[in-house]
Amino acid sequence: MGAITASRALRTPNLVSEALRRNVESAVKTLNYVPNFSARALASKSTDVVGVLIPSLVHSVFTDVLRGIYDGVAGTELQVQIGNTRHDAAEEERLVGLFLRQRPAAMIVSGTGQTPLARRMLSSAGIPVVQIMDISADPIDQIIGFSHEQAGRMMTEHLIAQGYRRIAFLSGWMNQRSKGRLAGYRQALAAAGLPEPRGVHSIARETVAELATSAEPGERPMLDFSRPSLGRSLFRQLRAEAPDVDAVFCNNDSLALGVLFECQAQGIDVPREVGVAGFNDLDFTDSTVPALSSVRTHRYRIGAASVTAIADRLAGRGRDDRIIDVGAVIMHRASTDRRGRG
Amino acid sequence: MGAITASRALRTPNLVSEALRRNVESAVKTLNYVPNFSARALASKSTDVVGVLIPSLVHSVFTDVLRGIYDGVAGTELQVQIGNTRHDAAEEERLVGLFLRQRPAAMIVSGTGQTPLARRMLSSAGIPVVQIMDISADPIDQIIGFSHEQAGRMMTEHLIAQGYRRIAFLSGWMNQRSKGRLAGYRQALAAAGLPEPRGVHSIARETVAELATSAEPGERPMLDFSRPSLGRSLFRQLRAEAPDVDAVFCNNDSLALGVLFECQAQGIDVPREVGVAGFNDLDFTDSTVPALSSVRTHRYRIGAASVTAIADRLAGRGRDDRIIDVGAVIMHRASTDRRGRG
DNA sequence: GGCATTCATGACAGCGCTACCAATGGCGGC
DNA sequence: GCCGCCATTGGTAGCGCTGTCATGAATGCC
Repeated sequence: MGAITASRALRTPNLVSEALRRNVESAVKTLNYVPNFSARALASKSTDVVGVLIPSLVHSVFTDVLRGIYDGVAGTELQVQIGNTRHDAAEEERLVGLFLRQRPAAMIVSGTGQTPLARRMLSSAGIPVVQIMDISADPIDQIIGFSHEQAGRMMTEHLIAQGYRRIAFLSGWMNQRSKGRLAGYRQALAAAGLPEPRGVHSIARETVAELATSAEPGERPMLDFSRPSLGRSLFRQLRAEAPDVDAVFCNNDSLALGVLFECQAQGIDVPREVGVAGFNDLDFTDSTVPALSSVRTHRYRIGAASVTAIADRLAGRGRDDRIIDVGAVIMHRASTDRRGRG
Repeated sequence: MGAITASRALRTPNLVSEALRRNVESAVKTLNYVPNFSARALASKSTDVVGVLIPSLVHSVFTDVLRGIYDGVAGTELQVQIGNTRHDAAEEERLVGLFLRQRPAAMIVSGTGQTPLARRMLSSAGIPVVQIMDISADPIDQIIGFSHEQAGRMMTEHLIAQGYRRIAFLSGWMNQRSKGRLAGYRQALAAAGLPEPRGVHSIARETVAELATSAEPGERPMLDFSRPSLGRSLFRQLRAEAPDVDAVFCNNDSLALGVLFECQAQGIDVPREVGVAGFNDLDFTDSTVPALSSVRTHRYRIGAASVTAIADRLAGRGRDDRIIDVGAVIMHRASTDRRGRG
C-alpha cells in the first residue's frame, strides 16, 4: 500500500473505500502509528493551530473563554496557541503578524479594537477569523459576543426601575468594551431624563501606570483594573466628589466587591442607602452580603462557539451567521433590591 | 552562500564568523525572511514547544503561573502548549503521552501526583521536566514550588499564636497539595497539644460530583472546590458539627471569602468570635472586611522560574538545583488578629 | 461491445530545513 | 617546506507527509 493511500485514509476517510479504511485503521493500532504534525504542516503548508489573542491571562473573563475554547478543541484535530496582548493594540498587531506567519488554521481575537493593519492582515489571511466578546455590524470575518452597550443600558434601566436616581458608573481604565457599557449607561440615563452624577467613571490614560501592578519583584507589570482594592479607593473618591450618589454600576464584579466592602467598612447600607451592581457575574456574586447584582455574560459559551464555528468552516460547512449575539442577562440580587424582589 | 550556512548563522551564531553573521542578518532583514517552524521541527526532530499541564484553567492559582510562564518565554524561541488535566491523574497521563509524541523541548507538570506510567514516560523522554507548585525530595527531574505542609503548619502556628484553640481546617475536595496543607495543620495542632475539632476538613470523594459545576447548558462540568458559595455552606455545616470552633483555616481564599460573608450574615464577629484564614493570597485579601489573613504563594515566580530553568538547560547551561523551594509567606491581617498587630 | 465516465489507489516530487560529512584555507610545529 | 590541525563554509541527503497527476478498475450509456 502506498504511503499516500494511508495518508488519505486517515485524513479524508470519506474518499476511500470502507475496506481500505478499516485496513489502515487496524494497521495504525498495531503499529502504534502517531502522525507527525510538523511533516504534515510542512507538506500541506497549513497547520491545525488556532491562534487565540486575549488581552489578559488572569482576568476571569478570559479564562472562562479559554476554558470554552479548550473544551471545544478537545476531540478535534485542532490545537490552541495563546497570545497575550496585554490590552495593547500595538502588541496585538505584532502578535497577529507573528501568529499569521506560522500559517494557523484560524484565528480568534478579542473585541473589535484591532488596528487597521491588524484588521487587514487578518482579513487577507484567507482563514476563518472570529472576533469574540463584543458585537459589531462590521466584523473582520465572524464575530461572537454580546453588546456591551445594550448590557450597560439594561443594568442601568434595572437600577432606575429599582428607584435609584443618582447612578454613577465606576471604572478603572476604559477599554473598548468598557466604553460600550458606559455608552449604554448614558443612554439609559438620558432616556429616563436623569443626570449623570459628577464622579469617577474613568481613570485618565495618564494614570494607567498606577494600575500596572506587579505583586512580586521581577514580575512584568500588568494592567489590572479589576482589583477590589481599586474598587474601594474609587468608591471613596466617588463619595467625596458626589456624596449624593445612590447607586454604583461597576464596570466589573471585582470593583463591585471592593465597593461592597467599602460600604461595609463605612457603615453604608446596601441596597437601601446605595445600590451596587457589577458586571460579568463571577462565581462570588451569589455569596456576598448582600448578594451582588450583576450582568451574566456567557463567556464559556462564546469560547466554545468560536471553536465550533471554526471547526465547521474548516470542515467545509458554511458559516451560517457572521454575527452571533449570545446576549447577556441581568442577575437581580439583593445589592440593588430596593423594591423587594419581583 | 549555501542554505546550510545561513541556517547555521541563525541558529548557532557563535559557530560562524562575524562577517558571515552580519551578512546573513542583513539578508534576513531585506528579504523579510521568516523561519518555517514545521520544517525546522521536521529536519531536527525536535521542537521549541514547552508542554504545560495544569489541573485547571480557571483557578487563579494556575493563571498566575501561566502568566509567569508566558512572560518567561517572551523573547525566547520557546512556544507554550497548554493541557488541562482537570485534576485527574489519568487524564494527565493521557496528556503526557499525547504531548511527548510531539517531541516537546521540555515539559512542565503540576504537583507530584503523576501516575507511575506518566512519571516513567516523562523521565525517559530525555528532555527537561519541571514539576511545579509543590516540593519533593524525589522530583522526576527538577521541581520548583513550595512545601504545602510547611505552609499549612505555619498558618496554623500563626492561628495558635493568636490565641485560637479550636481550629478547623475547611476544604472541599482534597488534592495532593491540599493534603499537604492538612498534614501541616495537624502537625501544628499536635505540637501545641491541641485537639482537631470534629468537622468538615474534607468532602468525601463520593460527593465530588457536587463540586462539578457547569454554569451554562452545554458546558463541560469542571471540578470547582474554590467557590465562595461552597465556603459558606461548608462553614454552616462546620458550625452545626462543631459549634465551639474559634478559627477556620480555609484551603483557599475563595472558600475563606465565603466564610467571611457567612459570618457577616450570621452576625459572627471576625476575628474575635471566629478567626478566618485563607490560602494563596489572591488580590481581594487586602480588601475584605476584615482584611483576610492568607498564605502568599509565589505563583508568578514559579512559572517564570520554570521557564528560565528550561531555557538555561536547553542552552546547555547546567541545572544548578534540582529542587527549588520558593517558600510561602504568612500574610497576617485583621481576620485573624486577636492580639492586636505585631 | 466499445467508449466515456467515475471511483479508488498509487507514483513521484518536493515542502524548508538541518544532520552529517566533506572541502577549503590559514596556521604553527618540526 | 611539509604535515596536521583548527576554524569556517558548503554539498548532499532526507526528515514524514501531502499535492498533483497518472493509472487501473468498475460502471453506465448508446
